Amino acid sequence: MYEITSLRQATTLGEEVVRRLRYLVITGRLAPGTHLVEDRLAREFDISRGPIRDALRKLEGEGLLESRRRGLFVVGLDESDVEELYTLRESLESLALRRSMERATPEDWATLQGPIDAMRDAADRGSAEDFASADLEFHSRFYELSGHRRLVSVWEQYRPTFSVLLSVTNAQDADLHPSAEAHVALLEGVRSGDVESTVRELSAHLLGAKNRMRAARAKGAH
Amino acid sequence: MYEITSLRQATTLGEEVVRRLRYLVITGRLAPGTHLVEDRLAREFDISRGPIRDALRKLEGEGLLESRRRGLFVVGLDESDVEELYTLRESLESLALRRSMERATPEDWATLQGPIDAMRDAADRGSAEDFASADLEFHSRFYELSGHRRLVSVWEQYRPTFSVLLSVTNAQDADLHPSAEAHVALLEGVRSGDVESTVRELSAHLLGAKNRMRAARAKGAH
DNA sequence: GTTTCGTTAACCGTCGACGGATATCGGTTA
DNA sequence: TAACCGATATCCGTCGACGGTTAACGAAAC
Repeated sequence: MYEITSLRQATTLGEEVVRRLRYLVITGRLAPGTHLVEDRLAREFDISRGPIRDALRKLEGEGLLESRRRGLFVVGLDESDVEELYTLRESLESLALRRSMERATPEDWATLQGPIDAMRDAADRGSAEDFASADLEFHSRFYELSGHRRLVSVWEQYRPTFSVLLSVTNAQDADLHPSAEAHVALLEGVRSGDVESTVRELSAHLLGAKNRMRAARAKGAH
Repeated sequence: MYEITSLRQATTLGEEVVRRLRYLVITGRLAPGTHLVEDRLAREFDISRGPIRDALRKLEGEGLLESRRRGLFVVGLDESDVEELYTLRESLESLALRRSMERATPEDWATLQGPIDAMRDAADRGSAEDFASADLEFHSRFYELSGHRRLVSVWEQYRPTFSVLLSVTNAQDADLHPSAEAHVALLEGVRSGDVESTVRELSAHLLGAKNRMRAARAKGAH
C-alpha cells in the first residue's frame, strides 16, 4: 500500500510519524478517503499507539486528515485545496506584512538577505527542495517580525504543507531564478516603506505562486 | 489552587478537561506562567495521563498553553492578546465574508435571523452567556458559508476563546440590545450585496467589539 | 429481493507502568 | 563566597492491555 522504511531519529516518534504521513498524504501516495486505523499504523510503524495518536491529531489540525464517524480519513489535496491554502495565506501574510512594516528595523530586514542568497544558490544547483525551504524561510520572517504570536502559530500550522507542496512542484520548474528575484523585489518594497503598495505586491506574488502551482499540478501526475 | 468538581459526561474525558482548563486559563484563575504537569493534573482530575495529554495538546493549539523546556505553561490573556485575537479575526472574517457574499443564497442568509433573535432574547433576559453564544453563532455562519474548510478550521480553533472571553465581559454590559442591533445592520449590509462596504462595516463592528472588551477588562478584576 | 435483527469483529478511549532524560539541590572544592 | 559537580527526584515519551461502543456482516422474516 505505501512503503514504511525505518523511523529516523527524531525529537519524538510521533513527530517522525507526522512527517512521514504528511508527505504521503500531500503527494497523494496515500489516497484520499483512506481510512487510517491507529492499530494498523502502530503495527506498520512498529511502535505503540500513543505516538500514532499524537501524529493523527496533529495532521488533523493541519487539515490533511478528517475525523469522521470512526477514526481518521485522508483528505486529499485537489485544486480547490490549493486555492484555499493560498487565499488563507494571502490573508494571513498581508496582515503579517502590515504589522512587520510598522515594527521592524532595517537590521531586521537585513536578515531576509540570507534566504534570498539561499534561493539563488538552490536555483543555481537546481535543488527544488532547498529552494522551497529558503522560500518559506523568507516568508516566515514576515510572521516573526509581525510580533503576532497567533499569526505565527497559524502559519506554522500550514507551513509544512506548503513545504512539501513547493518541493514537489518546484521540481517541475526548469529555472527557479525568476522566483528568487521576485523575492528581491518584495524586499525592496518592504524597505521602501510603502505599505499599501507592498501588500499589493505580496498579493500578486502569492497569486503568481498559486498559478504556477496549479499549472504544475495540472501537468504533473495527479 | 483551583477547584476540581466532577467530570460531567462528555463525549470524551479529554474534551471535558479541555473545557475546564480553558475556562480556568482564560478567566485567569490559572495564573500565567503556571507549570502544568501531566502527572499532577491526572491525579487532580482522577483520570489517567492519556486524556490529559490530549487536552494539553489541544489547548496548546489554541494558544492558551505554551510548550517550553519541560512541560506546558499557562499563557495568560493580557491586553496584547485581545489585540491579537481581534486583528487575526478581522483578517479571517473579512475573507470569510467576501467569499460567502459571492456564494451564499438569500436562503442561506435567512439562517442568520435565528442567532439574531436569540441575541435579542438573551439581551431581554440579560443572559451574557447565551448572548455570547448566539453572537458567535451568527459570525460562524460567515465562515460556514464561505465554503473554505481551512478558514472554518482556524476559526474553530479560536472560537472557544472568544466564547469564554465574551461571556465574561458581556456580563459587565448593562444593556446588550445595541450589540444585537449592530448585527442586524451587518445582515442588511450582506443582503445589499455591496461587498466592500460590508467588509468595512464588519471591520468597524469588530473594532467596536474589541474596544468594548478592552474597556470591560480594564475595569474588571484582572 | 428487501428489510430487520442479532452476532461478531473492529476500533478507539482509557488505564497503569517503565525507563530515560533533565532540572534541582546539596556538598565539595577553589 | 562562588563555581563546579554528582546524586536524586521529577517529568515526559512510550508501551501493552482492557473494555465499551459502534460498524459490518450474515441470517431470518416478510
